[in-house]
Amino acid sequence: MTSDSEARPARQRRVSARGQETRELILETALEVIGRRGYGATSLREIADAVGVTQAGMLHHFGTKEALLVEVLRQRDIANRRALDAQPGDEPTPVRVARHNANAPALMHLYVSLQAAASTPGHPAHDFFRARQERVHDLVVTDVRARQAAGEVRADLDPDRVATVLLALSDGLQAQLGADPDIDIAATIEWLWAQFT
Amino acid sequence: MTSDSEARPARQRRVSARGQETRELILETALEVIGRRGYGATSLREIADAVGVTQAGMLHHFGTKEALLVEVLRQRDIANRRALDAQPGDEPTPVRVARHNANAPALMHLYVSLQAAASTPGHPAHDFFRARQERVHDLVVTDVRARQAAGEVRADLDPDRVATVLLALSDGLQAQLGADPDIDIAATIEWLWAQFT
DNA sequence: GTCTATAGCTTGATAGAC
DNA sequence: GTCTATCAAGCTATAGAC
Repeated sequence: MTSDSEARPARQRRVSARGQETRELILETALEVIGRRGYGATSLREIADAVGVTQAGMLHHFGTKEALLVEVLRQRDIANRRALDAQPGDEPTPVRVARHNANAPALMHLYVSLQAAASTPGHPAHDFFRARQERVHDLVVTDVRARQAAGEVRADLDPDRVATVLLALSDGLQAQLGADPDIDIAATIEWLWAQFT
Repeated sequence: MTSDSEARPARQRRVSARGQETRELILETALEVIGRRGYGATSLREIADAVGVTQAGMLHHFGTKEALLVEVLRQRDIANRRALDAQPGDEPTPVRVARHNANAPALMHLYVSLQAAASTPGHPAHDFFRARQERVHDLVVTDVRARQAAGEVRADLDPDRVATVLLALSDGLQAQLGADPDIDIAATIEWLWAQFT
């Protein structure tokens, strides 16, 4: 169940520049199609058509459908991290991430849908979400601790609980976005954060 | 897309006692199968086999697959409401609901999965989730207001924001349950509630 | 109200040429 | 690395007998 890229050592995948471009195009297009048709109604064939390759051609790059979709999320996580690292700010991590993804409803829809599907332990994406949840949680805990030390967050609050609540709130708002597109995710997380200061 | 039961007037569906029993058995069994196999891998045929009827027999009662699954959630909402009304308590509504559903992971999995699938406006369950979200939100707002009047909740907090945060937290925790079954949903919501008192 | 039978489609994945 | 061709399997929903 472990993906290739995780088992592989630090060295880069050996691919041509052309192949890399194709991979990126596929990932972008997959997100676009999912946004348009919905996660459940999106087939490999439909993505392939939008890209301009065949379904078999796509599977050459990603092996399975789930691997492709997980890769969309993985790449977006990496991109998010780079964007946030490059431009450090005062706002807590979950708020900044929410702001960064505010105009990517398709990404949030994919995230929520795949997370739900990966609920079953045997699912190909189960390990990805388990690891991600743990990693992001630790990240936020560290952030909260630092701000407690700086006197920015109340010292009597359990950092673990604060992180859990912030991240679950973030996930829940993304889930509710389908029923009410007007929800302001970043503003809501920011409001809760303010209760902790 | 509007379901029969919504368009129909208040009068009861005219079904035999035997038919009613079958309906209930189907709804219970559907939840059991979904818990065992996962939402995405559950077909009408598999539920039918577990019930001991044919797939066509089930569709006679519910029309479509989505209508069946929505009905599972709808009946559970009704059951929840009755249970909470019958035994009124001091704890806020979301905490009591969480406690009541704590031992029903299959229900939470179905809820999260169907909510994600119903994200697309055209989806058969879209209206159900939109209406439900609004209804539950109003319910919690009323609860919060009453407790503010009773001096139990800080009066400076916007009841709307409090309700939004509590409900999104609830949804998010249910979504994360797949990746970490050890999460204590009720305790986490209770902790956040305590920050508002 | 439950059944059998099947229509009618779509799907993910593979084999193998080029 | 991309293609064509195809497979085997699965699905929901419907028609119509009983």
